[in-house]
Amino acid sequence: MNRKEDIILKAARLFRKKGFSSSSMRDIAGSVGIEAPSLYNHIKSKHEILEIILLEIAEDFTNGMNSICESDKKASQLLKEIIDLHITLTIKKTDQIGLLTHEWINLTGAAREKFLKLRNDYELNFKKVIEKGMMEGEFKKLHIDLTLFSTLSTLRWLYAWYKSNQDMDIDRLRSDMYTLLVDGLTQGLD
Amino acid sequence: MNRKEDIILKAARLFRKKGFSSSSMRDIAGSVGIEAPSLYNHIKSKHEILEIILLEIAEDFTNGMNSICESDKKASQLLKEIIDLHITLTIKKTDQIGLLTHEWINLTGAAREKFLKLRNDYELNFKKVIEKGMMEGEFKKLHIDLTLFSTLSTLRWLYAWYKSNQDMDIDRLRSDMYTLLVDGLTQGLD
DNA sequence: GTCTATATATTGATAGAC
DNA sequence: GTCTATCAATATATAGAC
Repeated sequence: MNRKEDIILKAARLFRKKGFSSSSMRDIAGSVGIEAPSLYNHIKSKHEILEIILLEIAEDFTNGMNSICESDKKASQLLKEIIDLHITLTIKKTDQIGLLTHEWINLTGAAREKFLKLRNDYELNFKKVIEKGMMEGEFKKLHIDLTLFSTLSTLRWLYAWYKSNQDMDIDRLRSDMYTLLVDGLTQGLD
Repeated sequence: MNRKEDIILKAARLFRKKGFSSSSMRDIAGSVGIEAPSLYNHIKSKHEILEIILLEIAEDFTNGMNSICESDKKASQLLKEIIDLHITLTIKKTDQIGLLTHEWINLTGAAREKFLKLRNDYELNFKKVIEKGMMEGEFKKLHIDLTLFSTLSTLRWLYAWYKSNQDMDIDRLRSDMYTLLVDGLTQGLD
């Protein structure tokens, strides 16, 4: 790992813990083990660090979602694969995901637009899966946006839960998430 | 509404939109319609504003939860009443609730401790309801903390959804939330 | 209770020596 | 590539006139 990657990683941890605006360049430099001005040999600005972190993880989600949507499996299976995607990325990039939900408000200009477009595309694809399940009679017919929002909330907050439960068996986690997020939609249908 | 209440309200909206650290005293004063130094005739500091907002809404939740837990209804009914509590407070105090999940990281000292104790007590009471449901055979036996976390995630993010869907019929909202959060736990039991 | 003027600290970022 | 020294902007907060 080179210095730039280390800066990005240490900054992500700091941003998650104290927030982007409350973390100073001196804080970041300190946790890397150098002085603040030295950071500028590797990155252009504090905002650029946030942009790199958020766009990378947003693209991870978009790429994963696109792979899933290529197939024509039934909706409950697609939903399970989306859950798997969130679990996998949560484990691999816990700090970065912790910034996804809130720190994007600190993005400006083109980076902000790009991030919001990636997020919106992701949500649209997710929505299509839920609509498909409801249309084909596999899911209960609920308010689509509310169902999307409810499912996404749990998946997005998985990182917070995972932080303090890193010892949990991943297969058990996956299985329980299926029950919580899929069975509620599929079981008890008339 | 007196000036102090107005300051708190305008600050809550600003903090939700831009974050606590990115909102300056000048910003707050501007949205109230006065100059920054005039704020200090009504509040002690910027941190005090955040403390007032967060402790008030945290106590709203604690009081509501305590009322619910006094009765000895079955767990699914208690869970529905907790959902009602979240819906009611979300509608009444959308901005303040938007700060609950993240901006508490800006609290320090005694206020931070008090807030975290209120939040922890709330979660413990919530957990007891879920445990009760699982013990009495009404809920599926899943990982208790994961179930708590999943349910709370949806309830905590309701405010974000509500912001852009204020026209939705509240009875429909309530009914769909029951289906999403309660039926998944109760239906399909062997 | 509100204002203008200002104190003091901290911020992101740059210049230039090594 | 890292450092020390420093700049310009902005932050929270206070003093004191009205």
